[in-house]
Amino acid sequence: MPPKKSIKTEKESVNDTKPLIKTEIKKEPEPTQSLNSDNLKMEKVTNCIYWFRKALRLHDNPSLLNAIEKSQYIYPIFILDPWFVQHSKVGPNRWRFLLESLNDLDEQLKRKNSRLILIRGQPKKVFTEKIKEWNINLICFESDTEPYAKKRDEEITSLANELGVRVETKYGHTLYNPEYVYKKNNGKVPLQYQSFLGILAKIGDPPKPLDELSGMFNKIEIDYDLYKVPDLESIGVDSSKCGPRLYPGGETEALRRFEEKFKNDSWVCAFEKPNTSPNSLQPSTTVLSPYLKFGCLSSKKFYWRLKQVYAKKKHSLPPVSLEGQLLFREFFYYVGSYTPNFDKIEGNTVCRQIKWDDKPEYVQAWKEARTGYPFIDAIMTQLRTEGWIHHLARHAVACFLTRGDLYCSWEKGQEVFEEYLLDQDWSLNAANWQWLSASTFFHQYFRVYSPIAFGKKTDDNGDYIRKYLPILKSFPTKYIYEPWTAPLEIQKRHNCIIGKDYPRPIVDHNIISKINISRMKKAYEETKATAAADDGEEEDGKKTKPTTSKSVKTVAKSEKTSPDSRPPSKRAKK
DNA sequence: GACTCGGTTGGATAG
DNA sequence: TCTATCCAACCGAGT
Repeated sequence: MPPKKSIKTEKESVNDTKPLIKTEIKKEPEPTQSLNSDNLKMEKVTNCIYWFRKALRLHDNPSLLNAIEKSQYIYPIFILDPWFVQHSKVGPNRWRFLLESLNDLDEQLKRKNSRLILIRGQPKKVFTEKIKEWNINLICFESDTEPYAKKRDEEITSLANELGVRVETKYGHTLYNPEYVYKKNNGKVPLQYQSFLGILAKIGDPPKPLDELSGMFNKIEIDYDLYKVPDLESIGVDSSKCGPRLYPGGETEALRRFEEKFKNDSWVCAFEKPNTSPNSLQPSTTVLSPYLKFGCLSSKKFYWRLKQVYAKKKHSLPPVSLEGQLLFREFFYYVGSYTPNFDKIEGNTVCRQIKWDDKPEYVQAWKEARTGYPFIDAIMTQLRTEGWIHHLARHAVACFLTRGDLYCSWEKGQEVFEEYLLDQDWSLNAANWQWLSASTFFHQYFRVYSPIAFGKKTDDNGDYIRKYLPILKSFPTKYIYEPWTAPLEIQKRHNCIIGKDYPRPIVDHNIISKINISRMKKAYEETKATAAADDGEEEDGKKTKPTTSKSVKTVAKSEKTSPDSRPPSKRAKK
């Protein structure tokens, strides 16, 4: 049965529960955005589609609030695009997280006299049909900065315009709207975190989160059985491939986890990322990242709660503090929003153009936890099975895949993280891979993580390795990080022959890391030379190569910079 | 343009 | 166990 159009009778309107949510909007320093140029105050329209994509929450959702304020009846939809289901690199764990988040959203909406309408289909087709079927006057959604989303949203907006339907968007995913920061900073995009913090300091605090929604939605007449959230199998995902359900999706769980973390004020205030362990058996950080990624948790809510707690006692500071982590997210979203091809090497104007090796067998071994380095393989196993690993564990495996050991492209690592991570976030994933591969942001390529020593610092006994690589469970501690060094007798005694039951090391770290440092040095010199040549061309009035970055050009100019002449005591060291 | 400063989160070693 | 120092020497951004 097709869903009926929402027609409100006089009786119904009298019997309606409390009028919709009247929430005072906090003063926002950011301009109101609208894809439609008409920003004039208007009468409430009748029927509005609210399109959930990220921001899978009811709390602090500016665009949803806008929809509520502008319309009488709201159709809250989520579109499952079949193309996306078939072609995207989303692993089973993240699919499960998404579906759980949608089910939770449906539950939240039920409590407000509404339901989530899940539609499977190509967005353009869905909107073409539903605009007519539901007699829609307004479409609202949270604006997005990712390239694929921008393109999709432009298409829907022009379709709506053609059909005479207004589209209104608001931004709410990060603390600051990147567009606003860009304007405030005269279109400049810094490549250093501290510079970015300087910009934010001039702008001031981000907007406060909106008050909780109160009241009820006006009921719409629709057959919800036609629009249920599907299960994994019905979208072609094999649920047996999901790992343990450690981080259930959804706003409810996000808020529960959030409150739980904030019960311990002292922990929140003392938090220093480098002092948390990458290989503890229980996560040493908040694991709120998947909830921020899907917008189950508002970053503004997080930020302002931190401020509240910080006001009471002494606390850590950026970059190491929890606030610092949120601001890194801002930084990477900002650079990602204004850098062409930010998730690629080619055409990426800030990324150093390094010619990485093309060794699919190395990438595969790394992905499948077969490098022969237990610390690396344990991390990759945790990633694949549980969908979350500590930030420093990400550093260790990313360095290993790229400049440290295997010298493979960060793009390959990015793909694997895209598939496995629950918190996979376009800007953050691309930025962190560029950071760790010393392609953008970070340039001290000679600082290499050891796949042996780094893990020992926080887990000398190797309990983390024993948990994720059961084949090494009973291996002596002395050899747990370097099992190939164990005498054959010991390997036999512990039922793990290296080269048979567990791989030999894929490379010799001590040798290859030194070779790779010199390869990086050469790669840096080559990019300098390219940039210098480009500068010459520019001076001759010729066209600059598209892959040459501004930052690289700066390098060329400062090529003659003398080596660090500071006394040893002043040289970089924490 | 020359120069300085500091950079989320490296490892090994000596004291 | 903690801290300072050396290793080799990078870059962006500010003055």
